[in-house]
Amino acid sequence: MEQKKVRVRFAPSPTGGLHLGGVRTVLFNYLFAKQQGGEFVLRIEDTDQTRFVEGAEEYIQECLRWCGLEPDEDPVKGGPYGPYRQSERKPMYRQYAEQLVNAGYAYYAFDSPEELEAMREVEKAKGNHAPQYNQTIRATMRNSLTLSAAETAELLEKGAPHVVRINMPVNEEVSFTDMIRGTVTFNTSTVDDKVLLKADGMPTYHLAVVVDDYLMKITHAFRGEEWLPSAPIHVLLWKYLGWEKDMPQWAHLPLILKPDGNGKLSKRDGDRLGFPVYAMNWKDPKTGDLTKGFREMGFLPEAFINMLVMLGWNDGSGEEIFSLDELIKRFSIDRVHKGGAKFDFDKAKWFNQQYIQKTDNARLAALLQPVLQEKGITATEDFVMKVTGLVKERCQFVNEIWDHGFFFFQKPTTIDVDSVKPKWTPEKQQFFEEWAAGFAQLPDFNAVALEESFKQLATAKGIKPGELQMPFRIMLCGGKFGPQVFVIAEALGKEETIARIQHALPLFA
RNA sequence: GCCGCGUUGGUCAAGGGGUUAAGACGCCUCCCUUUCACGGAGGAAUCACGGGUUCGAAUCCCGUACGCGGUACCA
Repeated sequence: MEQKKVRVRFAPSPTGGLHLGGVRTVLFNYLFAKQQGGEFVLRIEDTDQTRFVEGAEEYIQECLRWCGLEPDEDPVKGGPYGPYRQSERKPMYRQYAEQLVNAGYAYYAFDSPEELEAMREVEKAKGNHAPQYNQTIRATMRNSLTLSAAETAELLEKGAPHVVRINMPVNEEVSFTDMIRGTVTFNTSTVDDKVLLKADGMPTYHLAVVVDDYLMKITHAFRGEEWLPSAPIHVLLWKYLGWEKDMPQWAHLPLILKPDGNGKLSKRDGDRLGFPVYAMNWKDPKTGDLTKGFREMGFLPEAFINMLVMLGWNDGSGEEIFSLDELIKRFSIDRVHKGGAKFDFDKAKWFNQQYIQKTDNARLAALLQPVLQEKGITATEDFVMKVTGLVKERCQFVNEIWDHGFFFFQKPTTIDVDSVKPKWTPEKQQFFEEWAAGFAQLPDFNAVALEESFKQLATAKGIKPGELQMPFRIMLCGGKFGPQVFVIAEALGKEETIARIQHALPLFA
């Protein structure tokens, strides 16, 4: 009987940058759907017009594209169950709200924001920490339960502002099976009469998820753990609407926590601790503030994805590096953790480094090209690839390729003279002059030949080769870093190597 | 406050009645390399606490503590 095609959705609100946790939710959705041969849909939950942010939806789509987690159906490409923006689905919700009212599962409430506020003040004064519009309170408010049918009809007729609230039953047990947590039970007396349809005619999240998941034939609903407390409302709604047998299976994902202290990881933590929290750079159109993203920080999308999937899931094999295809094969909800995981930026960097190591030079070179262009450097594709090949093993971010390899493209701007000078001797100076003069005799200007002639001459002069290598490195690179010196010299070529030696020699004297 | 969900090294975590309690990140020591990095070798948890159940518990049960989440006409 369970032959329905698997359909999952990611349903973000277009309110700003896409958080790490959001991407992980997408990822789990995606992996599950692809593994089951199902479909992944993107639905934009823009029912709160006051929080709508220009450009956020396009930004989310771009993030998914970068991560390689593209939806099968979305607001742009459409699909059989569109539209995929809740604001465009507005007319669809009212009828369901009314259906609920007619069946007695919901009611109209005419309380103004001021009246609600007053009620809360009174309750708080009585020692009620978080006043709820519940079974007892609703009896004291203005709604279709306390008003006569005639009064209600008249108010509605006049177009009085009103909302539709769910009529939570008294003392009933609502339970459902969460794919990650097992059976979860709530008592309806502890849940309040949540608003289903707002005064502006827009549904709240509670009504919208249920209606849309039903209409879009969603079979499995993954979302963050912060939604667990409102799950009973959704379960009840599925039942009240008469759709119980079509209710998706729920999975409430553990939260991603801040590295220090406790609590959900927030954008602020990233700013404070110096790491990104958003997938890509996000520029707030109102304030103009720019928040750094993983992409711009130099992460490879595969590494980002791999790092995220390991936060709350692992396949038990001890392996940690997985391609998206492997993840699709290996992912299983049974192995998703219940507890939240603290985000560890060091580990994230390690994943990125692992991926940089296995990424081919051509792709890395392509990523370096914009940097070179910006600096006005032109180099052949081959040369750039050669350089990335030489320096990539010491890069944690793709942006570091330049930092570790700049001296291949330009003369070092500073030379670490102080590291050489104290031990510098006229004999060493003479060594370099003679050695460089001998380059012409070299059959081929390559690393092996260079190293050999270097050692021969050093030995002949009674100087330990090791004492000459560091000065040579500093001549070429400007400091104590970089790949093997003779390899650098080979890459630089004869002319440039001689030029750098001649430039540095006088500085050391 | 109330409701819900959690709790294995600093972090991610495997293990689900009998193990020397995997592995990875980070940290420390050493090797390689007269740079850095990569790569090797090694070091450091007794499983939140307290009770049970059992010959035997990190593993099962019950409490407690702690943490987190929710408690909006936000999602």
